Amino acid sequence: MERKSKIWYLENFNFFAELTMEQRTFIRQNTVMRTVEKNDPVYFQEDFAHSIYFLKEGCIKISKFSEKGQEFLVTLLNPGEIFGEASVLGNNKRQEAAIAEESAIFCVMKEEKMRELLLMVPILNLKFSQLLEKRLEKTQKRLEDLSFKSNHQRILDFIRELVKLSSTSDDGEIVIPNRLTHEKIAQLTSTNRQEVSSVFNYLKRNRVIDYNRKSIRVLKIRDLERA
Amino acid sequence: MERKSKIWYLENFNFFAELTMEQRTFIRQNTVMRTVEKNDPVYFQEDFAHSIYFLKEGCIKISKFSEKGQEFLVTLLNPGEIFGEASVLGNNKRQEAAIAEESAIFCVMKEEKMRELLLMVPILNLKFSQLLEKRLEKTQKRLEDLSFKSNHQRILDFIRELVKLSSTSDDGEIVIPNRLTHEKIAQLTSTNRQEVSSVFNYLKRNRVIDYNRKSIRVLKIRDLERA
DNA sequence: TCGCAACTGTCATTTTTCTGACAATTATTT
DNA sequence: AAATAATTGTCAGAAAAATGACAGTTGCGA
Repeated sequence: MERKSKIWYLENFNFFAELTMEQRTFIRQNTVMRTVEKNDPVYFQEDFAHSIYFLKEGCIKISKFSEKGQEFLVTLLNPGEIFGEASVLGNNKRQEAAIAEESAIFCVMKEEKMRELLLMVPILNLKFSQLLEKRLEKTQKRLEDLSFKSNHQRILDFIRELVKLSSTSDDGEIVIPNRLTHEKIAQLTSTNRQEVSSVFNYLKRNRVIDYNRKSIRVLKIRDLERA
Repeated sequence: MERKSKIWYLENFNFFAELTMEQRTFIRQNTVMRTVEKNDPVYFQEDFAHSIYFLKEGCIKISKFSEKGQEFLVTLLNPGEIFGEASVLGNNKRQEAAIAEESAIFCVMKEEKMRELLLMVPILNLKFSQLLEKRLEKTQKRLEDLSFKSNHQRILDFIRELVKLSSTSDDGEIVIPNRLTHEKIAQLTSTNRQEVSSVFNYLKRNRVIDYNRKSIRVLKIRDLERA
């Protein structure tokens, strides 16, 4: 993983775009940078919630565990994303766990400092609300899909989404690197690994995609879109 | 339905508590009151989104419709609740429909006025974020439950929640009036009316509850809690 | 009060989803 | 390079959920 300074990361964090020098200084003075190795926890469920986090590099997994110990994978976060924001809004216990899916670099800010900043910069507060609204919509969509679509369909949708997010050109062959395991895809779609496997092979048989453990190659994007 | 003045409603709206006179005046000057009859729409999916709404009396249903016309019941809103807030955050098309489940009274504010207000009163903006966070948590919970719990269990949970929300005393007999139909409960728990019916009868057979079409009577609250 | 529409109870059937098993393949560690 | 661990492919059986049918009940408006 590339190593850069805290300043560099903060300057390039989209959430903090368009702030004054003074505001940037406030942020610099009130954040610390931290790194975690793969599988290290950032926080656990039920922990006291003191801080908000800005992910710079790597991948953080947000999960909730039921009483029976079953894991619900909420999301996998990528650089530029924010987590632990509930603390800023008066939630003093973590409702979920944050664990490094891959080794990661992030900045940490105390919740009261973040609140101070939001009250100081109203436009940032609005941006913060926007962020929450986006998450709400995404969660809402997932809930609807779970209600109305079959396992098979949700897995197909997931693959489509993967392709949409990682392809630049519109046609020709698209290769998606760094594939998630079937197990992870199953968790993200609320299905099971066997069915994920079966959908992948269904697409392979129909020559819509080809894949190995490292990547997915989309052969016929049109066919995938209406599969 | 009791009829009161716009001022009366606004003064008693929790979201607007603790504002200055000046701010209250701003709100008064930038809201209009509206009433709708049962089954009237406030807005439809895909409509342009101009306004935010503050529900005063009655009940508003928030639903999303799939391409196939299937309805997903997001929530039933009660007095004191806010809806259509996505418009304030730059969403210019409604992602969902708002329809009067019962005849209702609400106040309407233009989205740009609401944004103006939020920028003017930072503490209100924070409250707004809090509201979104609460909804996110609720939706998240529903998603988890759908992933991990059986239909039977979710229906039981729903009944428990009903009881919890409408009972003041902790023991003795509790009566819950204005029962939802089995169909509505099925929609809210992502199950089907037959199974709702079956759970109700299961509880009735075990003398945990008794019910008719108007109310539910909880006979053994303890048994319900660990049913 | 009658009749209709909405709601409820129940069952049988079909469809979907879950689960365990096990072999085969690939990646990682020693 | 061998051993070990993780991942994938496939299947069969079990469990859960969805659906359609239909009779019975209740509430409401004409």
